[in-house]
Amino acid sequence: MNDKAKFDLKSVDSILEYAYKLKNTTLRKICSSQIEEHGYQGKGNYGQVLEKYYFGYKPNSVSDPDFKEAGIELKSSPLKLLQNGEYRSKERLVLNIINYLEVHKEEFENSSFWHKNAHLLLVFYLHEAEKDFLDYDIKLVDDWRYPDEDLKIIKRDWEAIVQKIKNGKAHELSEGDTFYLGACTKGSTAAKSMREQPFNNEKAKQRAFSLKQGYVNHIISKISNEEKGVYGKIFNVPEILEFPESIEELVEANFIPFYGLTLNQIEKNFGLSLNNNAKNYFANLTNAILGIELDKKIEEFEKADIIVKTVRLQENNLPKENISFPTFKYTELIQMDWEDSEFKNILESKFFFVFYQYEGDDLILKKVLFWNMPQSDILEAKIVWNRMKDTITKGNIVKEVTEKGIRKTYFPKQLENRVSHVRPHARNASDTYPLPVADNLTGLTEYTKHCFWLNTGYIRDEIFLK
DNA sequence: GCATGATCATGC
DNA sequence: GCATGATCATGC
Repeated sequence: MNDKAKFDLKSVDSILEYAYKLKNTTLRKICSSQIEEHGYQGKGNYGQVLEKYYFGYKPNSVSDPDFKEAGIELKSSPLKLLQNGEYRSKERLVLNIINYLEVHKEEFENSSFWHKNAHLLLVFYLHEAEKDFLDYDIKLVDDWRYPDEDLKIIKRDWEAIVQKIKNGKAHELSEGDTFYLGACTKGSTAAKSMREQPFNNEKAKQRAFSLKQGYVNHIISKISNEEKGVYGKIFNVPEILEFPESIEELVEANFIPFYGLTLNQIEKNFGLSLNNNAKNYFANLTNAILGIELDKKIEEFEKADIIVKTVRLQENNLPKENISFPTFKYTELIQMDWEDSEFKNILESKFFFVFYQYEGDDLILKKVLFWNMPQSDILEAKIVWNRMKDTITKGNIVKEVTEKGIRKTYFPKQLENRVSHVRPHARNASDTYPLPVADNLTGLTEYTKHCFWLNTGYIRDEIFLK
């Protein structure tokens, strides 16, 4: 079959019409004859097979979109299925590699990023671990252009990334630097994937522009028309984004008038009388200050994968509590590499901290700030993660059991690391996950759920006081 | 007093 | 039933 006869390379509509036929089928079903004809050997990834055997084109030069004449770039990406039956993106969407040596000469509008990725043709398939990728079900196919309000933020993200390169800090780039468009690592961590940067002799990890997982989720809900009215926007007037301040400053400006006020005073200001014991009490206050309806999620934060943490400081500036993250499964942790671990993913996120501080019995709003962890501190947290993986792999878990039945563990302690430690996070001691290796001392084959925590001292010194 | 371990409470 | 934010209990 002549590949070129399948669709008109110059026509977006024709390409789309052909692409839509992928929906509700699999690569194996829809292009088995081509795969056989080409003698497919099980090599290549999803995107490569899709390009070569379904669309039947040879890759263009790397700087042009895949369908050059139509100006549209093909991207395939995995979905995961939630417990509630909804689909979410399994990961970030990786776009073109950042060429450190060239990108600093570009403006956004004529940039290689925008030239290649302004118009995307997206193919979302359901990733199922037990299946060959040829058998993944294709769930969603559509094209994507960025709405103006998103594009304004993406342009700022692009500029922030490029500015960091201009400042000679390509080696300090982090996904947490930006909102929708990130600079994610790409390729191995080995020395061979280190790249030169133009304004510093230090080599930097190879990185690519990418759409944050949260932004991809937004795309998915848009193209599947499943967006429900659960989101409220901070920036209801897109014009505000023309202002010279950063997004961070624009968000922070909402909170500054309330610095120094007690919880009650802030509530009163908005005519609210909230339940102080409600689990979402602080989230409600944040929404009120940002002008968002109380029961809604903050659209911009969701799209940017921002982790919001409220911290209550004692009068000596030390947080009352450490900060917890979701529990990990022991069996999964030992199979992971640091590079694709959930903990690293979390630490590379952008955080929004809301600090309250006790003055006597009153809690007052102290300050808010966006923050992401410096690379050097992420490497310190990596030590904790590695130690955790090591103790579980060896079944070296319980050190002793006290008279009252409390188990002392070999897990990484707060005093052993400046950044992070591991502590229980469970309903009670019998709320457990299975262990891959039975504990040497007790023979236990499951253990109380634990998670990684950020140390209070670290929060005070490196986040609040910085 | 603080680090470590254990558990509670809310909301979906 | 479970995730998550919050808090309590133990022991040095």
